[in-house]
Parts: sequence; structure tokens; C-alpha cells
Amino acid sequence: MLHFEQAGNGIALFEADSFSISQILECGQCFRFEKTEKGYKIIAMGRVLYIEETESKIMFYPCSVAEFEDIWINYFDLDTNYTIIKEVLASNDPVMRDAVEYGSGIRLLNQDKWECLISFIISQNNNIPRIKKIINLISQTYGTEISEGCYDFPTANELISADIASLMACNTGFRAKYIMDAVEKVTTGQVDINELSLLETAVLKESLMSIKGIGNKVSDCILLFSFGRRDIFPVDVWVKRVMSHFYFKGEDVSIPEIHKKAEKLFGEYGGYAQQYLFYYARQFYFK
DNA sequence: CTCCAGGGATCAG
DNA sequence: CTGATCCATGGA
Repeated sequence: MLHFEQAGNGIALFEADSFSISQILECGQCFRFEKTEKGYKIIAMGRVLYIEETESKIMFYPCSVAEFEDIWINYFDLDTNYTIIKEVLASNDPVMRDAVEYGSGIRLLNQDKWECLISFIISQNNNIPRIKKIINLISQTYGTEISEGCYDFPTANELISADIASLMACNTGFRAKYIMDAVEKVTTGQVDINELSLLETAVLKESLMSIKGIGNKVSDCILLFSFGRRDIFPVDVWVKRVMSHFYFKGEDVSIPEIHKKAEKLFGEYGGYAQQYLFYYARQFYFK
């Protein structure tokens, strides 16, 4: 059971299982956040939220009990027991045991589907600091101002007013035409994001991939991070690197081969495994 | 200068 | 089916 209560203008969460806000945000699944003096500030679900950790509790503010229950419990996946998931993954696999220990405070978010879709179109052949800048520029240009200087990510309808040139001005580069295709297919209902959440993963994936600029990897990220398909194992350059190193003796292995191996090793927990591995892999190159 | 980034579209074989 | 090339852009 979750233990939280109103404290001042925010919510205090006690005895949280597997919750490190820095790991949750810095593990590459989301992009609209920044460090503050005491913690992090995120823009998500049409709100600005500050998060600070102490030894005894985690503070979320500004936030009411109703808001916490309606929005943030689901967003931060707080109803999922990560202790069990980590135990399953760590048993019988020494690599995952280390990866899970290193990122023991990671949680997979349940993000907004539209924002996630566009964000991962932007992510292709790009790096994380630059992805964050581009998404912030798009939000400032087309999004609604939530509070002083903080802009929500624009809806598909808000992006109808965009064109290739203005998106290029947000440094989207060759991805501008992909964003426009996504706006068109979603606003006309050719790709119905809400209806898709009811569909079987394979059908859902096929529909997402009808949008130009959404291929195998980008659709996998959208499925995992905003449609809750936690068995999906996205393979980017980092995951490819770490999988090759630990499970293929460093050989240059194909992405389908990596998917086969991940399915065999991690099964229904593939999405969680992938996130621990991504965070684990990058520490060898940074910090 | 070149190489790389949470890749995909396109074309060659 | 698999593999090579191009795509915008900024940081290393």
C-alpha cells in the first residue's frame, strides 16, 4: 500500500519502493525535466511538478491528494511492485543482477501518448541533450503556457498550425516532415491514439509505423513508455552495445538476434530489463 | 577536420 | 530478405 499525505502545498510519499527521481528521469525515457537546487522540476500531463527526496520521504509539489491519485500515481507507475520484478530479473542472470542493483530506483513512467510519439520521432539519430532542447523549443513555440515561462507540449491540434519551415527553426532537421505526417494522421483520425490503447501490441505497432519516421525502434519506445507494453525491448545503439558485450562476446550482432536473446532471457519483463541495461550501459561512457 | 547521437527511408543486390 | 547511404545539427 502507498503511504502518502498532504504536506503544505504538496504531497509527501513515505516508504516508497524503488524510487530514485534522478534515476527515473536520467534513464532516458523522458525529456522534459531539469535539475533544481534540491531536486527536479518536470513538465508533464499539463502540469509543472517539483520533486525532492529526503531520507524519510519524497515531496511532490504543488499537488493535492486528488491530483496525486488521479495523475501522478499512474504517471510514476506507483502501483507496480518493482521489488518483485527486480528479483525475477536478477535471479539466474549475473549481468541483470548488476544492472538492477545499479539502477535500483528506476521506474518506467506512463507518459502522455502523443508527446511520447513525437518525442521519440525526434530522438532518432540524435542525442539526449539535443532532444531535450528541441522538445522545449517546440513547446515554447506551439504549446500553451502553464505558468510563468513553462509551456506544455503542444497537442496534435495545436501543431496543425506548424509547417516544415517553422519546425526546422526548432532544430528538428530532417525529422520535421515526419512530425507533420504524425500531426496529419492523428488529427484526421487515420491513427487514433486512444482507440489504439485497446489493441493487441502487434496491431498497435503496425498502426504507429504507418507514420513516417516511426520504425521498429521508435515504435517500441512509444509502446513501452506510453502504452504500458512492458514486454517490449527497444534496441538502440546503447542497448545494442551492452547486449553485444555481455551476451555475444562483443560480436557485431544483428538487432533481430538481440530481440531473440532478450525474449529468451527476460520474457514478459523485457521492457524493464531494457531500461536497467540502458542506464547501466551509459555509466561506462559517462561519469 | 571527423565521428557520433535512444534510426528510418530509400535503394541496391 | 539484408546491407549501404543519406539525412540536419551540435558537441566531442
